[in-house]
Amino acid sequence: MRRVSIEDIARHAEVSHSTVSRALRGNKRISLAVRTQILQIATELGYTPNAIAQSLQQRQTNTIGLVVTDVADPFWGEVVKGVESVSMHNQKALFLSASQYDPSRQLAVIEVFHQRRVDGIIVGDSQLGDDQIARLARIKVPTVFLNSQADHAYPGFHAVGIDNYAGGVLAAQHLWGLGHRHLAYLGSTKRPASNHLRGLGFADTLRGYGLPTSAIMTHHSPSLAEDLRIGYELASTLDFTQITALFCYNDSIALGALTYCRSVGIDVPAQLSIVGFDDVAMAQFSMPALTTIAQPKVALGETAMQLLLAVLAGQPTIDTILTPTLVVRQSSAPASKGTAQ
Amino acid sequence: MRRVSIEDIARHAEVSHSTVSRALRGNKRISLAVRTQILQIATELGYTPNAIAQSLQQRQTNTIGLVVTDVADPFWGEVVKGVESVSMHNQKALFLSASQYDPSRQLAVIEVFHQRRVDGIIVGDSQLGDDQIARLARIKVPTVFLNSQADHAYPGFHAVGIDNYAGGVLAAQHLWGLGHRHLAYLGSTKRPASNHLRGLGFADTLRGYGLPTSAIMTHHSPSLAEDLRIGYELASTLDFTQITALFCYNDSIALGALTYCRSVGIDVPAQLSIVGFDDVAMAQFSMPALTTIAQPKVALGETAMQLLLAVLAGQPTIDTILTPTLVVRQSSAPASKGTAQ
DNA sequence: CATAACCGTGCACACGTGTGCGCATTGAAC
DNA sequence: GTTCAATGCGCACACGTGTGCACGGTTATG
Repeated sequence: MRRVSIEDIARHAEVSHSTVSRALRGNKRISLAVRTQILQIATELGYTPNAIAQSLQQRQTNTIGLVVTDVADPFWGEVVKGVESVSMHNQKALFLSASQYDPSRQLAVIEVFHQRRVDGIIVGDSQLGDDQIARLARIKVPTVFLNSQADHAYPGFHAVGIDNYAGGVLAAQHLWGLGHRHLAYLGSTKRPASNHLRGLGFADTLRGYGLPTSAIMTHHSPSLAEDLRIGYELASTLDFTQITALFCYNDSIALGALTYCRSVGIDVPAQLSIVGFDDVAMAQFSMPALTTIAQPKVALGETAMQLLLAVLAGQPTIDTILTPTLVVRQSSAPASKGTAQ
Repeated sequence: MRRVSIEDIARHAEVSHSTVSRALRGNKRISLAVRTQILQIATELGYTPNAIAQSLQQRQTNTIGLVVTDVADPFWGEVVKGVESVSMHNQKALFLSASQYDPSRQLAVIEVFHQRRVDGIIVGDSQLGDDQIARLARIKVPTVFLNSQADHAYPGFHAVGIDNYAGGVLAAQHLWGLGHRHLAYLGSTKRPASNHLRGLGFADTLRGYGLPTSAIMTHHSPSLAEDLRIGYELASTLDFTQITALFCYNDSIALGALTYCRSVGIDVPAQLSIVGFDDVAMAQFSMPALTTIAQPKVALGETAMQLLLAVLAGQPTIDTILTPTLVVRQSSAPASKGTAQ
């Protein structure tokens, strides 16, 4: 049941395993005659190089670890797709793990990756605390944080993300420009940092226009339920006589809220404008189609992977903060006169 | 820059590396005093076992390879979640790769997994042909096929899936029971086998009720676009004066079709009933909420992984075909008199 | 013809871990 | 005091691969 090794090939070719190794790797010091013979025997025997042995020898595994919060989340699905794509094109194998929003599990996964001697790690939605970061620094594995949820930057590590604050600003500008003066924000407690920034950019901008803080309501999800349900339930707590526009942490929450509105007969966008975040595939296909702050999700994953590859290659790198863009569709419209006082 | 090994610990403790190895693995032949001292030194030095070296020694990597068609697809997102969850709880690391519906790439990924000496492989939506299967048989890696798209079963391999034909039957029974006599099926060419079976179960059942084949229209997506768009565009080719009910390959296609209908003023379900497949998260939150044939997606992934683990443990196994269930929501309703002729 | 340069190949080690076997030490039993 | 068993540990090898160095053989050079 043993697999065929270069030693087996060596026996057939009546040379040493060193010669086989060199021949397979194209070393020029092996004569062409021997090289071609060895290559033929290799294919005849169905030889497949043992990457484990190579990894041990080279002290490098050509392996990357990716830990995300939830693979089934539409946002992360796209991000993983981007990471995997670049990873594969660079002959790196990808370990995937999900933390289910549990910080302790995030670290546990990282430890496992370290045991397996991955060359680098990408951590999505990191909620690692200072002591956990200290542990991470100790094991010295090149790490890139993707949409970090920590309340401050991690010195000495690399990061890729989106300008969440700018996204909130975009939403505020858009809705203000449509004449909305009573607005609400539906947030997510599962991702504290980006949630805070999106809400802050939104509120700061509106205040900058002279709107009193009291006219900006914010609701945050208490539970760990799925986003669609959170959006639906949070929307049911809103007083729709007080607001004419809604900005949501992401599209799933927005779509949940939209569904609630339609189910109770609130006309979107005539009575209420809704703006989401992410621009997931479904945003184009809801009725009405969702106005949203678009993130380049696949590109985010690709960028993170490319940054990590640059770090591994010893090249100088800079952290990347991508800029979100406003995509106007049918869920937002000018505020109608007379509603919400 | 070298990592700390058991040899380093041995030097500090002034014993041989064999003793350290035994102490760490809890071998009873090592005295308690020495054992505790070694454990202490290990933590002091921040020792992390090298899984690569262990794998080489044990000829087992505790690693599983998973290849899917598209991670960003809502169906596969859930399946991957299930696979990852069981995998993690059994201390197996998970390699993930996407084939993007390219059969040759499916095999290429499998070869890479083999190089890395994974213990087992799970292949989603397999489109491997006989020659590729022959190659797979040669490398003798335990493999489980998940929702195989091949036109016949792979002898000697294991499989997990859902009864697609039964799903088609459920849809037909439901719509027939509501009085629909003119129906259409919107299929997907990216997954030939399951698409064929779903459509066949649907049509067979309707024919069994005495409906002429001419009253059952089928449309298949020609392109490789995303499902939502496919649903939208296929729907635009339908003659809605001829049909009162629509069965779709999956929920994404159904949601796309639903969006098209609403955009052109066709009332669902009053004028047209729509039934999807999969029961993705969004199906509950569309307007109207989508009637669908539900698959236990996470369970499907879990089952595949558990089957693979059983194979690896040398236990007797049987292939699993899960049964889909009908979930009635608001997108289907009794056929109204007078429409469609 | 002798020596140097060069080419092709093998020896031996390294990577980090686990383990069969043997050896030394200790204690007990006779 | 001798024999025997038990205990605790090290030696040496294996897993599969890559590579520095040396060595033997061929060809070119003086």
